[in-house]
Amino acid sequence: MKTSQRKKLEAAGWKVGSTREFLGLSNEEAAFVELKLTLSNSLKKCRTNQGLSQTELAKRLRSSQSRVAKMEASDPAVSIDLLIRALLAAGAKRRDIAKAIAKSESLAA
Amino acid sequence: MKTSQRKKLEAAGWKVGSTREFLGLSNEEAAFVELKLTLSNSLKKCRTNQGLSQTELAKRLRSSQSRVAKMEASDPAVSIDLLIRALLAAGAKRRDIAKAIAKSESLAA
DNA sequence: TGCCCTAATGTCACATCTGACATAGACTGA
DNA sequence: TCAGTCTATGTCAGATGTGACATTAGGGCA
Repeated sequence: MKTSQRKKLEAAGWKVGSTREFLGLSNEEAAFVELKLTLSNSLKKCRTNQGLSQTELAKRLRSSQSRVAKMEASDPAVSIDLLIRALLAAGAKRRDIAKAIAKSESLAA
Repeated sequence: MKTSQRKKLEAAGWKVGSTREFLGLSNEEAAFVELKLTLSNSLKKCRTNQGLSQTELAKRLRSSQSRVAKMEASDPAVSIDLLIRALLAAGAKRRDIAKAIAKSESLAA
């Protein structure tokens, strides 16, 4: 696992602690965070493969460069909604998204 | 296509019109709405397969019955974030979600 | 009939997300 | 060196999503 990813996950460490004391939700919370991480990684790959800058992608999305940067940084304050919109705007198809999600590149290792 | 689905899509018809006048974003918008529709259908299946009531799932999610109902109704005011959280809470695994998304049960027909 | 369980729909105060903007660092090429 | 491009990070007002609540409707059962 790349350290950049670890850093991201820690950054996205998030409110995980706040729900962990309850039921067995921690697993689902963790899965959710990992999913976001996967999507943001996919987004970065997808964007660069298309030769797009963050600014260009932002324009397509009618968003801003800073937000695209946050998406790729797995900023906790970015929704999956936005990530998926961005992926679609970056040329990813539904099937591509499914494939990305299927890859359970678990960060537990 | 079942009429219930059509109804949902129309209900989810959403702000599609508001962006359609711009670039070629309509396709991505449509894909996004269809994706939400797919996820809410999956959620309903997943929940009933588990023999859970909306209220029970809501408790797991720390949400409310009414919101679960809205999720399954593809209410525009429900985020993909919440849908995915709900799927995970309903016992779906990452792989299951990917599989659901991969099925491009296009509504265009 | 009444009671209970389930689900759908509307509303609202509050929380979260969003785009825009400013700024800064890294890296180019002139 | 400087100007230009790309990316990262912080902030904030306004937009959107959220849980909770009330209400309604339908079905099963005593």
